[in-house]
Amino acid sequence: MLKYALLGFLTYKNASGYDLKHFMDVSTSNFWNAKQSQIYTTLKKMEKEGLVLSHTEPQESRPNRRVYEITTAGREDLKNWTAQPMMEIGSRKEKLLLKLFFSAQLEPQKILTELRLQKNLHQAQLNKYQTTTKNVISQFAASKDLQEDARFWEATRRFGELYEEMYIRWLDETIEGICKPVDRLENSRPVD
Amino acid sequence: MLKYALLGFLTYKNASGYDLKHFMDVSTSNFWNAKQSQIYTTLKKMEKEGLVLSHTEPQESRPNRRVYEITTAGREDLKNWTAQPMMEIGSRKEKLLLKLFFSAQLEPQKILTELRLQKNLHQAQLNKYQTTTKNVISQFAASKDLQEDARFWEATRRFGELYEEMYIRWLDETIEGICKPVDRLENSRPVD
DNA sequence: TTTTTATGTATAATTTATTATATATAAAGG
DNA sequence: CCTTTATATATAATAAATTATACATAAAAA
Repeated sequence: MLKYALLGFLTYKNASGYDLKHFMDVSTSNFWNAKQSQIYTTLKKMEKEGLVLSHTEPQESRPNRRVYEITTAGREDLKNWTAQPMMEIGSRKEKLLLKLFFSAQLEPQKILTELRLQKNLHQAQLNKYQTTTKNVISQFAASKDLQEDARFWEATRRFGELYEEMYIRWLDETIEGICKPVDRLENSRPVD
Repeated sequence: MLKYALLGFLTYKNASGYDLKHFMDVSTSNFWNAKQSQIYTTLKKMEKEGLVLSHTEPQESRPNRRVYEITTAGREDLKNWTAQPMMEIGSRKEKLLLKLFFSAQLEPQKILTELRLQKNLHQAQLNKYQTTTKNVISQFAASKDLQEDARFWEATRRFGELYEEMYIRWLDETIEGICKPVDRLENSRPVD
């Protein structure tokens, strides 16, 4: 799957592994991310498969760059993938939900600490979508010949925004649902 | 991470790999799932690490069952994990968003087909959360000594419900955002 | 009657992803 | 002056996950 992300970026411009890592970090990382080592090994594999070509660009006082270029076969592979509709909904892994599912024996205070911490993190993430990410995309939409692309990027940004809003709402609901019984417990015996 | 899911289930009752696969399928699968082979290999590894113990239960006319039991070390490992707050938000992989991000060159009709198909799938999933899943949990809450646990299961179900509502809303928005420009294009030239 | 579903465990092969480490240097910040 | 950040690639080791396959039987459904 990472391969399609890399092919996607390479349709815009030739790039090195380092570049591609950076592109992911600032664009798709919220819904598709990869470590540097995985990017480098995947690019090697893709070159063997003929999806990309590479050449070395010497640099003075910097390590050489290995710049990748998408091939016709690569473009086709990418197009086949985007054109092929998915018949299932993607499976997710949400660590927090797994923890919560098995948290009945845990002290409510510890759960609350965790949920409140998560709320802060998700609020920060929401804020990022609404400011930084939004600005970056509208700058692309305004200037270059990427207005059309920017509409799709904006759709993925909007998903992030709605997702974080939903997440915060759920955290609020869940925190309250845990607080209420705790209050009852704490009020049922006299204060020391 | 799968290891914690397995430990979690084993705090309720001893179980075989087959049982555990079934438990996951009907409970955590929407936010944490695993294949049968991964469950079996992980259980073996966990036994080596002393987190679980197993014994063989002979059966007539059925293959023997290898039944696992959580150890004290296993309980501690699980508790350490649940008690340890996460300092980051979990990273997600959303195939659909990745496809959409690189779909500017694709025919709008193909994108619409994909999004509408996804809408159907997510509506079905939402429906499942609101009926089947909800019923299963409230039955547990009503009968057994699992009322407390059921509150947490309900919280994870509620996440699923909110998530699917959000997803459908986003799909509607996105479909409309793609349809409008398509309408303009189609109306800009006379009908054949 | 044949096929599917359910019961059960196990391993091999492969793919995907993470962590850690090695090598090199320049510019900027504290 | 020292540390961090940025620039750049690469591999080894490990972990996590998927796909495929093998063995074995009974009941229920088509």
